[in-house]
Amino acid sequence: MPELPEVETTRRGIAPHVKGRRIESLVIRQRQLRWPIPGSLKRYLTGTQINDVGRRAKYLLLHCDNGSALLHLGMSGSLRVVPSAQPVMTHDHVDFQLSDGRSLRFNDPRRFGALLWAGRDPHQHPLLASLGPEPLSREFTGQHLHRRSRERRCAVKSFIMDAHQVVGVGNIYASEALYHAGIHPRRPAGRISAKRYELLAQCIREVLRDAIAAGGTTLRDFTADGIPGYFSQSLAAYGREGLPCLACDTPLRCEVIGQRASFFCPRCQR
DNA sequence: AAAGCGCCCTGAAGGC
DNA sequence: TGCCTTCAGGGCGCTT
Repeated sequence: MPELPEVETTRRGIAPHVKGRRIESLVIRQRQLRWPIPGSLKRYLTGTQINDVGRRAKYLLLHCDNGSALLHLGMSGSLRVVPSAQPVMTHDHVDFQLSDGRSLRFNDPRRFGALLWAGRDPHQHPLLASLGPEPLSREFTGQHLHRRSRERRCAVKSFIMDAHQVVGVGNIYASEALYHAGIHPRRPAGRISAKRYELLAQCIREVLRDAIAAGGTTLRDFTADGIPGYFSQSLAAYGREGLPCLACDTPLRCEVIGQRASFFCPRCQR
């Protein structure tokens, strides 16, 4: 379940290995992802050079000579650089065969991921054009959240998970940030003060920054339930239903909000 | 416009 | 033990 920190860690991990390499061929074994991989993608990518690897929200961008490919890891996707001769595993859907005998290999058991062509101005692609600010950018502030949430009655947890408000706040981080900010996840987004949004924005930045920092060294350590090992070190709320709140010992609760499991302290979070 | 929900898919977990 | 059922989960897009 790649959240933004894992996508960023993936970007940093693959960039040095693919930057400046030419794509000699593209091998597609399974086209049916979230959207079918377009038939034209092979034509665009074959023979082009990867100049840089970018990221917008949870989308990775392979910036090539003639435009950019857009890649989403979905819930279960992963990218690895492997020797091209390495035997193919189940769900290895795409190989970008590079000029140095290695391949960028995309594996995605659940096929919620995507691989599309975004052209020369990728940020104008429909999937990217209307996204909110990056949580670690200057534009993301408490004031931004406060202004955008006026008159909004949806739960604040759903609000901060809406990519049109701010990108990259997945289910785990939404619970964590709200816990640290002391805000009840069901509170209507429009009924939170500017001051509390300032604290919430700070908590969102902190949980994401910490996770990215941890992700660089311990990403390989995945637990059986798919939650990366580095989360288990520092999760204060997520997955801790019934366990004592770290601040007040009240048992944490789990409720479904917007069809997503949500963990919170009924006493600390108002 | 905002909010709610269905859907895509597989693997894991639970029930019998 | 093994089969069958249920469900989670990101995020788009349709419906209300």
